[in-house]
Amino acid sequence: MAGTKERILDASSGLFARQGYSGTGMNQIVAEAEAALGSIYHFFPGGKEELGQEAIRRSGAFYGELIEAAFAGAQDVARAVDEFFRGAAQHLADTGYADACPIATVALEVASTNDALREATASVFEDWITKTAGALRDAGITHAQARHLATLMFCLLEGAFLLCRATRSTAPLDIARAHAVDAVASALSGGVDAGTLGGAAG
Amino acid sequence: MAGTKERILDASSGLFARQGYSGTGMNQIVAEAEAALGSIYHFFPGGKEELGQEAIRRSGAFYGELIEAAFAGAQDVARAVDEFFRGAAQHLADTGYADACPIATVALEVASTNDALREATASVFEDWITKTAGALRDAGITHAQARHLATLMFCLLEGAFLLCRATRSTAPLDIARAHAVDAVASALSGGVDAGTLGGAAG
DNA sequence: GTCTATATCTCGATAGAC
DNA sequence: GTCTATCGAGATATAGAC
Repeated sequence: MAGTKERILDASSGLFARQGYSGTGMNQIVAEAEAALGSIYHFFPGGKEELGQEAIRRSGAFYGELIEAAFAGAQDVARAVDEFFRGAAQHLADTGYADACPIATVALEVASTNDALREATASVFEDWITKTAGALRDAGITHAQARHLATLMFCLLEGAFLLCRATRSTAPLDIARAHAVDAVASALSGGVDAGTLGGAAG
Repeated sequence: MAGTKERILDASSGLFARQGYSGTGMNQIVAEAEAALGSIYHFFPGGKEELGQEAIRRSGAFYGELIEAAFAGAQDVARAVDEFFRGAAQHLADTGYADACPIATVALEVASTNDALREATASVFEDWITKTAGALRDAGITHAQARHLATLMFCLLEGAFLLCRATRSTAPLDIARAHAVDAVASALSGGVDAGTLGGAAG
């Protein structure tokens, strides 16, 4: 059986992801975690903000492992990216367009209202990008280009998540996937990736 | 002088964009709008939800005009996309990473909690994509590819907005811009856009 | 460590004078 | 159409028994 602190963190992470930080109450968290209200303040003396920070970190670590696992078991990184996006789309549809990015909603909510939480979300995004860039480097892509491609991949993924959840369609994710896969594939083939051109039209 | 209803809508749109729907209270709205609490319920009998719907529609229409203006005054669409992304990055930095997409935060908050508001955000995204696709078609890109490219552009823009606001850097937006511009440019040059390949690696 | 009761505050919303 | 007073519910947080 899981400990009370873990149940609280699991419930918090899920509720924050689906309803946001402001939209989730402490009473709702303890109800879903099957814990007492006092237990939250026992484990998280800093209250909701401390719980929010830990939930963001936990969600970030969990999703970061997903990212690493996606690249660890794949023969080539382009295929890994393809399957990662396909899996995300499948999971999104399976959960009624509820489960996409575990921290995106909170990240936007707190970006201009709570700097401690904002920094927590920034650290998670940096970690995901660093992990992804590492996998791309392992596949032979240069350091700068790998970081570039990893950032591009999360722009595509996060933007597609937003459009998919709002419109209740996986079409944006399909489009984002194709573009992400192609960008990685063309970097692997040695060609200059379009993204490195910078202000091509300016 | 602006009417009370307009002041309430303007204040609501700005606060919802920066703090989210749940994070913004009616008292805060009337304070910023310099109106009386009763005036909100006079103009919006449906309460916060009706106000939220109208604020989303208003923000969507305003940003939609920005999109149309970006394409209307440009010689070529690739350059228009380039300047649009550059302008968004400049505005983001100028506002201390507060003003990005006017409805993204609310869209994620309500995607799984309030279907009426979710549909309002979906309509806005559809409108933006339709307007953008229209401009791309006017430049000679086929109907299907234009819709495809427009969706890609908003995946890139929205994802970059999220990463930029969280990390307080315009780097993701610069990367997203380069890829958006390149995708449009390669579609214009007649080549098959990478995005149309679908599951290239699958 | 867990639980309940409760304090304090703010929320969305309403009533009714003006 | 505007304003104030206020309602009931829910918010976060605390106290203290067990």
